[in-house]
Amino acid sequence: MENKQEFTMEKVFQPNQVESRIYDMWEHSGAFQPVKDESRRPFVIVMPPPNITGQLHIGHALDEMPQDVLIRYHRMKGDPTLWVPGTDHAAIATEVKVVDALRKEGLSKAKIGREAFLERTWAWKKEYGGRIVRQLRKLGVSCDWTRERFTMDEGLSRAVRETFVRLYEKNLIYRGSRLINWCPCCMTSLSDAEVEYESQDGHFWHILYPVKETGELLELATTRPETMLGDTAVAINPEDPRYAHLHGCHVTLPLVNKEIPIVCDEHADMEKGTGVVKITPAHDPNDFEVGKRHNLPMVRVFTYDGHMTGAKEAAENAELIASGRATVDEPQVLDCGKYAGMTTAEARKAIVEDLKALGLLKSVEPLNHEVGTCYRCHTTVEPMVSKQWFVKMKPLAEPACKVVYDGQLRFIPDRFEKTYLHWMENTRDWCISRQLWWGHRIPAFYCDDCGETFVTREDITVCPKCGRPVHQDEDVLDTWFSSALWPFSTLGWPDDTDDFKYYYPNTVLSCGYDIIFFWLARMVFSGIEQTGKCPFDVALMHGLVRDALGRKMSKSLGNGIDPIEVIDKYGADALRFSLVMGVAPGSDIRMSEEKIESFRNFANKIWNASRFVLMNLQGFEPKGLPPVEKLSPADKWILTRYQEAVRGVTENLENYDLGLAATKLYDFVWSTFCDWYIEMAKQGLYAEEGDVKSTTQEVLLYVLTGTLKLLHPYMPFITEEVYGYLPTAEGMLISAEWPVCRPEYDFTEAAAKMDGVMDVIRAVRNLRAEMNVQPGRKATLILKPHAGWRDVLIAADGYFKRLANASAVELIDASSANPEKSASAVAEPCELFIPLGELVDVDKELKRLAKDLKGLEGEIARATNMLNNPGFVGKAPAQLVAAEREKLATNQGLLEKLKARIAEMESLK
RNA sequence: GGGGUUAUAGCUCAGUUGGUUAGAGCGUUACGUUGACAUCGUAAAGGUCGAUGGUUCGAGCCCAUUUAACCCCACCA
Repeated sequence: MENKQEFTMEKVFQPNQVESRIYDMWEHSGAFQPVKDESRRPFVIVMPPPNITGQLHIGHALDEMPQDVLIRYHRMKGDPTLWVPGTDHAAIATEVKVVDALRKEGLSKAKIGREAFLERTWAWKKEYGGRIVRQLRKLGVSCDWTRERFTMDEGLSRAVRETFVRLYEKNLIYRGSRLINWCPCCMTSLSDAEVEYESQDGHFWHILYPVKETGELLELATTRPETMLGDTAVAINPEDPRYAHLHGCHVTLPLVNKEIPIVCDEHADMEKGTGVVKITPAHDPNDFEVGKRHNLPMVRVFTYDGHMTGAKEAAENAELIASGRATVDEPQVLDCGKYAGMTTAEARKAIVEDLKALGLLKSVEPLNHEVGTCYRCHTTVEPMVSKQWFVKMKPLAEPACKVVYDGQLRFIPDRFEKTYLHWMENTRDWCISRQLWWGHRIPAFYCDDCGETFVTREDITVCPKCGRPVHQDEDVLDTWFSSALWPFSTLGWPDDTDDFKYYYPNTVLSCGYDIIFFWLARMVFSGIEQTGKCPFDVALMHGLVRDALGRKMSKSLGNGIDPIEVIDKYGADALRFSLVMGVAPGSDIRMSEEKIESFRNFANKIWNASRFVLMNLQGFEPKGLPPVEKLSPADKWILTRYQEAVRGVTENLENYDLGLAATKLYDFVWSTFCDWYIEMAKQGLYAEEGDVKSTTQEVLLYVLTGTLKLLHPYMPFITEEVYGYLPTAEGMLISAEWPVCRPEYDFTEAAAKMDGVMDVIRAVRNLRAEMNVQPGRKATLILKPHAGWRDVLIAADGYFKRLANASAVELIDASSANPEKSASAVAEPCELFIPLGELVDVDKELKRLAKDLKGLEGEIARATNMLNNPGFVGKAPAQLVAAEREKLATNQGLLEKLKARIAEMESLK
């Protein structure tokens, strides 16, 4: 029975054999659910909801890591801790997938209709939406799955509707024909944030428009000649002397042979090109503004699927306008005649050819320019005038800026404040309607008869005004409209639920800097507007995962690292640690399998150190840390270093320096605990007196237990597994208390003495290696202690034997002669000698001593310079000066000793 | 056009408010199966901290200029 540990802990940690078991244990125990305590402020995070279309990729893993570390830390600290998980319906992304599936069956949206389409999409969601949620569990995320939400859940949909209605009632949502970004492939409008600009090689076409009044040819340039059919003016700058004579004149639009005015507008830049610009209000954002200023007609020439408009579209448009149902801002639609039905690319080619034939194409120059593309499919977006719903941003942006100015919302790292503010201060109205079916349908109803618009909390079927039937707006909302409400919609808002009251506002929001505009910014203004409170205190940003060469991971490059594969191979803990250790907040990280492998090795190191401790705890009954007087120098040293680690790691976690804390832990476990303390502890463990042994056992157990706790937020699986083997384990580690320090076990001075002993050990090892002493060969070690160190060295006898491979340790007086035929070195506590008989190579030894001498002299020179500098002595902190003085004195003493030793060796030559 | 980030060992990166002769992992070299771990151990080599100037008693860290790479934003027709 006592042998449980020895027989069950395997020699190598096998993560895949324990991870799912441990995860199930946690989840079923309810450990992920918060324990409410009204007297304490809870620690709350909502998880950025992954898309239901998603497969877990390494970016998700990075996304979850800081959150899980913080959540686990706060949970252990005793805070009521809530992490809300969920998924996003991802309007466009999901709809595209389902449309693709339909196409493979020879079906289409239009063929099956809205209702059947939605049914299919829900079925699709049911089948695939859970996939990513299951995959997330493999990472070890400790979120409260009982509170899992989906953006299209009934409650969240109600939150969306409530928000829409409130904003509409406050006149912060409006509908209108405005210039928007249109994706001809996804067949929907996009918000500004959804357009990604790509640098493309194009052309600058110089075209001539004949002036009606003077007969001259007016030269202008454009990158998009196909839009010229929709030109309704040509603009010149009012100040431009070159064209002063053309004020009030007209040009004949080539190909269309339509007369359009020359207008004066500051948009026309005299410095650029010829200073003449064609104006296409329906297909260019600038021109749209110019058109409004000059009351120009808008002429649309593109269809919504990227072709030139023809007779059919023009007729429909004419009918709409004639019916009186069109609003005043409805653009006209042109029948493009011979160009009708061409794609815009074909039309460009044809139009250029025709202009050339007419002699109206003056020249073509190559041009590299930024072209807007759809962030989902990367099709070139077409600016179009279209009737859409918009959120008025200015009134919402102001308070969202203020919370940052006031420090209510803090960004980590703080440079993202600038990014955020710049966007928030300049953002234009948000186009929120999407020509899709999958999503929250816009709760606007139009009367078929009187044309009135109603925006309502409950669906209506008849017009409240005239009693005639109404029809609902066909469009759905931007998917980000619902995720903007995530911090409170997940907690039950708009109802004033207990969860909402207690857990809102959240504490931290953690996400990648790439979705600051899409999501974070919109949560902030939505939260403030709907709840009156900034939705979280801290925005913790992380970067992107890149491959070993710094490239983005992508399917096409095939350079992705599949987290599931990596977890199976190396364990979730290794993956987790590789995503945080040494990573500065907000910076991109390069990921490689080798890196993960090195952390698998770290996990194994933890495993084996634990195994060693447990093997030596057979039949041992722990009673807690022994009284101070029983502790060995090594015990005091490790307890001191351990408590430093506790303080350091805790402070780092409080400051969100997760990468720093992880580095500290790595060093503490490997270098401090394993490399030094365990080796030193062997002496105590193999001691005859039971008291010495049990003291060592207590210290090992105490430090191991605390270390497992410190590591747990980063490496939850292995630490939980090991914890289960501890004789002192109570319950699960996930619910254990965060370690606290006990000042009576801080031994600064004793630890410093131990550092001295370690220096001597290092010096001996170095000596032996340099002198090529066989590692297996033990040698006598002769020490000549410096003042104050004698007792320390005597007490360290066993450490020298064990760690410096000494067969015997002799201490000699300062006045004694140095041992003959020996290799030697000086350290702070003593001079040390290893008699090697005839093996000593005097030349080699001298070379080595010379190297030591050089180092020591360099250090002395540095300190001397500093201390001779009146500025330093006068202005630096007294403590620092004193420390420097002491160090200098010590080193000068060492220098003397070393010089004497060198002289001695010289004489042997 | 505006803003930002990065530049530290062969490679990938730490370095928390300016204070010892700047660290780690991987890689390299030489040894090594000493009662947890070869997914390991010991030791070593390797850096004028991008450049220049400044502030300071003191700068990898602060300031200015500069070079290079990357990123974001922006209606340059």
